[in-house]
Amino acid sequence: MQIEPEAILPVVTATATVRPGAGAELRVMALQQFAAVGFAGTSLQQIAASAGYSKSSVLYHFASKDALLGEVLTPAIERLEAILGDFTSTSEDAASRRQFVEDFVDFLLQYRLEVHVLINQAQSLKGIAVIDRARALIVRLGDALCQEHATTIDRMRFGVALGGAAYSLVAGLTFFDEDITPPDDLRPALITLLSELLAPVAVRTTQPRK
Amino acid sequence: MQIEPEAILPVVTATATVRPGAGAELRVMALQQFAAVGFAGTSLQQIAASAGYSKSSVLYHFASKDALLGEVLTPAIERLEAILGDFTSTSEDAASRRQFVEDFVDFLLQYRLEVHVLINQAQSLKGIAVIDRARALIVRLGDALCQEHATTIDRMRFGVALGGAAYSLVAGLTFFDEDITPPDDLRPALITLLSELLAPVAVRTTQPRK
DNA sequence: ACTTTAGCTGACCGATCGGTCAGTTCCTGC
DNA sequence: GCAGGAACTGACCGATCGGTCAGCTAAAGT
Repeated sequence: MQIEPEAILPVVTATATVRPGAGAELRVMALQQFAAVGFAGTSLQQIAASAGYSKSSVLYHFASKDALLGEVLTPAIERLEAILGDFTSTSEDAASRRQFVEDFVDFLLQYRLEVHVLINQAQSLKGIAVIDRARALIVRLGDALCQEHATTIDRMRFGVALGGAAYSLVAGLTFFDEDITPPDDLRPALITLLSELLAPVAVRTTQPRK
Repeated sequence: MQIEPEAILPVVTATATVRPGAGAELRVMALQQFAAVGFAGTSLQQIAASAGYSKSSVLYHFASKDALLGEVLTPAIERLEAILGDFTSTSEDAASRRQFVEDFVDFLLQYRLEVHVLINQAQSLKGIAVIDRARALIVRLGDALCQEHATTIDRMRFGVALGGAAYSLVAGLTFFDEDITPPDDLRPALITLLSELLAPVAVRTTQPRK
């Protein structure tokens, strides 16, 4: 549900119905399952069945379950790496920080499920290449935002912003019926919240609020 | 690791070494595994082995894997129910809200792993009695804090506070080496952060900061 | 027309899953 | 001494896991 139909329905060409790339379909279904019930809780059978293929077909397109996870998560990781690269290559001022928050929010909105998987399952998937890469990236992200003078509350601001955003975008609809999120208000609200949380962290012009 | 040794080491009595309750040991180990690799990713064999028992012994003490999960999570749920009960039974003013935030932070610190499991795996464990109970409780918690006039950003403040706190207390040590958290600074820092996040939600006297 | 090749599948593999059951051990009450 | 029960275990069950492999089909190249 709530995936763009283009990615899941067959595309009718002039001659016959042709799949828009079985690999892409499988990636979409796999991502949904990984986010919903976890990597360990998802079987290749379920992924195959939800896309209308056989388990063998999944393993034809992807070398292994781990490789499938890798291909599913890589686009998000590369996007985040690009955002972080942009941010660290600019001088640290209010404008670049605002730009970063906007980029980051857009990233969160575009790759909600991937982020959810990375945030919530990274520790249990240690050893898988793509996961270790993401972990290193998030550490770099924390360093870039918190720099070396990280107080406990500053580090925690970063953690709360990261985990909170990931949670409220996906796991939140666990508790409140279906989807609470009005997608239009969501982006500005997220930007406001993350700005509040991250603003004091690295600027150092912070007096401990109150 | 990082569990109180009293709960895991044998207690030497006058006559011989006696286990301080195999059930308690198993609950502790099960909770750690559930939080670390997920409910689906944890096998009864692993739980048994980590506690020095056989798989059969786990199923002797607990009727099923689901029942074990229930017994592991119930204390945390009951504590949160008590906190919410206290909060809703008082008049809604700044003092009772401050009391609630403090209680809630202490709850988070005491039941980190349970909260982490509930927050991150509730959706994948739908149908298990204890999980459904927790879901209903969290919805009630959201209602109590957000009341009926919930704007998008207000609801999101609640979600970010909940998910962010749960994440930064447990999953955070996924990315930063071992445990970053200095336990003394942690409580006041969490109280400050949650007060910031939750304060504007229901008080409505908020002017958009900045 | 024949070959090649990509896409896909069912049958099968060893391992492991949650769970059952018969039995062993050991402590306690009588 | 003995019966009874609690704690615990190994053997076993059907199901499912991730993964391999030989073979099927249909389109494309020649």
